[in-house]
Amino acid sequence: MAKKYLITSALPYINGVKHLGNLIGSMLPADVYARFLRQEGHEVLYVCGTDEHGTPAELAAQEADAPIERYCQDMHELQKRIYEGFDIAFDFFGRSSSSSNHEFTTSVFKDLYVQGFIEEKYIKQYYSFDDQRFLPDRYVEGTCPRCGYARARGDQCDGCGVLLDPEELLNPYSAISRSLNIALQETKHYFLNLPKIEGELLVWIEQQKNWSDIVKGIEKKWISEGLQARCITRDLKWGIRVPLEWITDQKALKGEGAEENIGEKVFYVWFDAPNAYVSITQDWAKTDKDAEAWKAWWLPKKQDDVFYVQFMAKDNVPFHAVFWPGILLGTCKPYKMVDDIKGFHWLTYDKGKFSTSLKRGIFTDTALELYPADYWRYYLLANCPESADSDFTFESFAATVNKDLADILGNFANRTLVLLEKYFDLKVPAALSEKTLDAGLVSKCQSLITEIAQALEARRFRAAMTALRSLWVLGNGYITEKEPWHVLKTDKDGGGIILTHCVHLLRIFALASAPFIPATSQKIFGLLQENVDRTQLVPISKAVDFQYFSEGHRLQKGDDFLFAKIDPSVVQSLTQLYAGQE
RNA sequence: CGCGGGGUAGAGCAGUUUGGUAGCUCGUCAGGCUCAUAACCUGAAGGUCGUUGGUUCAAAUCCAGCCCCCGCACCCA
Repeated sequence: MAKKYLITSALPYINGVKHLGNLIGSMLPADVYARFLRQEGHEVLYVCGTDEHGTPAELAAQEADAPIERYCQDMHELQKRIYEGFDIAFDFFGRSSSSSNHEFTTSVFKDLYVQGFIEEKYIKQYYSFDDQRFLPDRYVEGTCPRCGYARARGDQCDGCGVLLDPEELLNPYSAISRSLNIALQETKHYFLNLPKIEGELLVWIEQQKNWSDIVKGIEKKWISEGLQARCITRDLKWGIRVPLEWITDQKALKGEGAEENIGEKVFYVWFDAPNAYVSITQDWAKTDKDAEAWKAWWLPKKQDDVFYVQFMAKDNVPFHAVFWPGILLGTCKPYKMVDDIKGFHWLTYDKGKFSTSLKRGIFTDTALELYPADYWRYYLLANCPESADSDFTFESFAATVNKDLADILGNFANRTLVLLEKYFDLKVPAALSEKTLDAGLVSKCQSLITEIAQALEARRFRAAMTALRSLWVLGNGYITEKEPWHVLKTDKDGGGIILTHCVHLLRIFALASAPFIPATSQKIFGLLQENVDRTQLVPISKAVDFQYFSEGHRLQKGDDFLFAKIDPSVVQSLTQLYAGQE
């Protein structure tokens, strides 16, 4: 039964090229899930985009000596191209800075305001005169009042570990310019009154049955510590403007008098970023004929009309499990709420952290320059940090690529085609009948295919990869056991039947592999001389068919192997090259 | 008592939701095959599932306590 599936992956932040952990922590599994569901015939919408607001973006633009708009535009294009390189099949890859997000986020705010979930508070923040900006806590540094450490940050001291407020620091200075010319200023901000929504939010959370342990654990932590009002505005220029005139009007209506002049304010990036899932869908709809098409996804007649899954790394879970649902509930509009949150752990790099500043680790642009996308896709999915952190090393990368892709899948394709070329001029030797069909092979095949489909349905990626690999192994097992090279010498028909099974296995492999390694899947279809468009793939659940090809169907043998092996010497040099400085 | 994650064969991991003969990859050893990218396939050795106690006919899995390891500066998910 076809169903609508809405899929989002956490929006990658704009300030630079992302690393492999970012990819496997959200976009790649989301892509596999989306591809699988499309293949099964479901209606799927997968949207993502760049998260472009906030101080780090502004600083990165400054660093790049570019106007912020320009910088974001360029970085957006760059990231978009990279994800295309990885064959991430978004329906739309948008931007949180789009005009539609300005409109949508503003409307969400207005709804929250009208429903009474917005409150005002005065808070003190350091203003840096030389930087001409307010400083987020972690950009204020100074001497720790407890241990005397001279470079303590505004939120925590690295010297003794104590948690701090910026105003506690002695001799505070701007971490951006090192300027001491900073001062605490009291400014008014708007807060989301989460305690007021808590009751309704808890009821909703209680209903969530799909969430994994890590997601539930993180959610419980936030709930049990008690929700507090969270600030949703900042004193910055780059971002979505808070509609102060509108607020003034609202107050006038209630006879509260005009809003005082509190200067320009924008929404805090955590408030506008998730809203972009909706606005990006609106932008997607505008590329289509029907600009209202987004409503079928975000304002369905019944919540059950759409199944919504979010993909993200664990640090993003609180925002998706608690805050954004709170925001949506607070609007009192029937927005589609998330059904499952798939949270990933970290991918570490050679036992440590990926680090931009130390040039440590593999970043997505470099990865594509080194090896084809499918190498990365396969490795990352097979080792994805699904239940614990997972470590990337070139050694294990090379081992996985060489073994699973080259020795098992690539090798099977090659041995099949070599024999077919030698004995049958690359034509399918015979159509299989009930009599000639190997029932044992069919049933083993079917059970693994079922396993893959069920694992994907349940969004269990490692399990899916294990089953996929077992399926490939089945091919080599079959051909080894049947020894067609031996049979062919005395019984050409019998050998032909064996090879026909192998050809069909290749087609099944191509179908089953399609969500994971789409380019390779296409390559195999090329060998089989099947022009299968991505959107017309036979569902994985229906992939087992050993009577698909008729006798005489001509195949093609590529010039290259499906996968080239990675040499151990390369492993060493790559490991050194990306180990980072210092 | 800060927060979170983890402790399962030599290494890296799955299995824990829904208790029921402990599984995968690499490595080691033996065998088969020689169509194939010095590839493939089969078999074996190797584990008191961190530890103590509890619940149960039955615990890697549920409960309680304890021990050990990792992350929590910038960057960054």
